[in-house]
Amino acid sequence: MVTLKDIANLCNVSVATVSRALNGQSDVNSNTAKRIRRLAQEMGYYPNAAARALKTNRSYNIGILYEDEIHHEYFSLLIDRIRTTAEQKGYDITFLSKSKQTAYYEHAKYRGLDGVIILQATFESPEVMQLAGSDLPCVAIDYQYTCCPCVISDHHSSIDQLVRHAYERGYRKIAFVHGQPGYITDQRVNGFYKTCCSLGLNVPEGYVQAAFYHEPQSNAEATKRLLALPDPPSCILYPDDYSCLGAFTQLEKAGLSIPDDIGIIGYDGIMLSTVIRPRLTTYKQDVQKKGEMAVVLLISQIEAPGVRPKDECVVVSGQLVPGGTLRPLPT
Amino acid sequence: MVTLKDIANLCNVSVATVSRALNGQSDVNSNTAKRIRRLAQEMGYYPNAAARALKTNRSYNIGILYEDEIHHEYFSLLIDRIRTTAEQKGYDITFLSKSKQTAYYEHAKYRGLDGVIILQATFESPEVMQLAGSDLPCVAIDYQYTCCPCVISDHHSSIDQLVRHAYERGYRKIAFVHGQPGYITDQRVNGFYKTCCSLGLNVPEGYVQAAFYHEPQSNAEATKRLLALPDPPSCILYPDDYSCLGAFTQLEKAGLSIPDDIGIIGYDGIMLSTVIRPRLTTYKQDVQKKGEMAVVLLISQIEAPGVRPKDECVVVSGQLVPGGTLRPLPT
DNA sequence: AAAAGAACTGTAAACGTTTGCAAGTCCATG
DNA sequence: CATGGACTTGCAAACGTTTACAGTTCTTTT
Repeated sequence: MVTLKDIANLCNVSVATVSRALNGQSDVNSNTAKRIRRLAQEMGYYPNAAARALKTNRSYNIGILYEDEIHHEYFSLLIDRIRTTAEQKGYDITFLSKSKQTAYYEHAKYRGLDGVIILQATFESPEVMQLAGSDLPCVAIDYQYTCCPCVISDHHSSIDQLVRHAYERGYRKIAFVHGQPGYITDQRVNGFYKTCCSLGLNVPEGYVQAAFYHEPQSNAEATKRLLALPDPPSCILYPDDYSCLGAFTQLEKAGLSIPDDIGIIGYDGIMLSTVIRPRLTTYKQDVQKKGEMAVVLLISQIEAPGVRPKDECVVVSGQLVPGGTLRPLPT
Repeated sequence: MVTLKDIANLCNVSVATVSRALNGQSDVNSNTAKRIRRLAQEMGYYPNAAARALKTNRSYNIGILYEDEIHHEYFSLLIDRIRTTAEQKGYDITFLSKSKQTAYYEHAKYRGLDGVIILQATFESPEVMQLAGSDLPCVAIDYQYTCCPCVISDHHSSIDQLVRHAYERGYRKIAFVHGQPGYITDQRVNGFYKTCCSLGLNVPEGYVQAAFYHEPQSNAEATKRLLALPDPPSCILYPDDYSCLGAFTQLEKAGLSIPDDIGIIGYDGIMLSTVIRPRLTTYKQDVQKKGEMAVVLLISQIEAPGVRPKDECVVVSGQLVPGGTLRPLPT
């Protein structure tokens, strides 16, 4: 391994000078600097992250908290985006885990992480709250803490748009199947009721059904329950695109045709929604932006602590993607 | 931050003793050790990974090389499994990237990674080969280097099983759509020809078509080309489950019904294959095992260098999953 | 009772950086 | 020609560990 010392010896300068030259400090003669940099290059020098971190208390490494083992394309995309954005800014990504012995916070401290993005977790659990409320810079995605900034989707408005979209296309009996309770679900359910109300739509008992995210089976069952109602809906919103697969099979079994007998609406706008037939009407989240914003928010906290308010909340809007699972606009 | 020194002061012992006690070394009085450990616990001590890595040259951190931005459930699952297995063994996972400035190898060295799992990459590119051939412990997944161990699926035998499975169900005109060229594809195509040959099946010109992995569109086009042949196939194997979605729409457009007019076969056995109707006949890879083996192979290299041969190759078998996209066995 | 070993603990160097401080050289200013 | 500043460089300490070596005490062996 080539160290600063080796370069210093060959250049007949001190380690300090080499360090300064390689870090682009201005207070070193430009010729010397050039010579040092050239030699470093030739010798195949690269710094030692551990030594640097030890000395500076900065690791240029950020953690991702991701608890579940659900394999949602949305999360893959998000992680990927976070990774590439972070890399561009000179940071690496390490997964943050909670082993039996160490809590998240300790683990992050142990690794010397500069900050953590809380991507997917039981947000209200003690370990996660400890982390979010700690001195470590954090950013939450799709959950709102008072103690750290967050990036959230426009859950409220997106549902509003979807419901109105269905309404314009003549659907009046609109039902909503939601995922497991939590911040996101609450937002969406609220949005649903509010919009129905403002459109003068009645939401009969049983029109709001519980299922799980990313699980066609439970959504198929919710669909079954909806169809068994005395006055079944003519349009159903689902928690995500993938879950619509359960709806498709269930509706087919019931002999209902999409979109004439019943309209269905997904959420997320993952690739799947564009390749199934009919193409799914859905709401495409701007995953790219969410990932980028999370990184930006985190790094700005890391590099300029105190500049941003702890409760800053960036709302990232998505876009309604019309598909073939709703009737076209009446002419 | 609590350091060894702090504990040493409070316990009236030297830093060395504290270090030994906390590392469970035997040569420290058990009472002293107990006292030290208790106090360390109370004070909320956790070691400093950077300092430790600097001194020992071990980071307990392994890298994952993952170039593409394709979001395949298979890769999510694999990464997840690698992560959990590694964590169990006390290692963390960091993504390895290649920025403009540093190659993979340098990046890995810079971060002091103990080893790297090459998950998805342009295996033959100079940067990746440099890494694989270096002093750094590496394990490749689904590619065979001579310079580092690997974990691969039974691509050859799986295709054999699938073709025979179709054959038994009366299909005789079997075609194969494959993904982009490379190690995996080569293995599978070889397997296909070999099995057809041994079954006495003719493989007419055009029965082997090129498409891309995880891309319904190109697979739809390949399907179209197959159907336009003078003697079109009665059964088609696709590169993966997801790509079959393209086949479904294309076949529907052509007015062919599955599985009576035409049989189709996927690959991977991701969740999708179980929720589409008809349920897909496919080959389920043992992702769990692949992930685990990769970690095991890597860690054994890290912890006992030279014990395993550099060209060790673990083949992980999957399992054929019969579905409804092939006719049942003739009675 | 002396010698030898076992058990325990401390000293100090080392890992590769960064950085505050001081010192040196050189040039322009007065 | 003395003074002061700009520019460049080196010295040395520090970051938090681990570990070889040596020293001390205590027990066992002869």
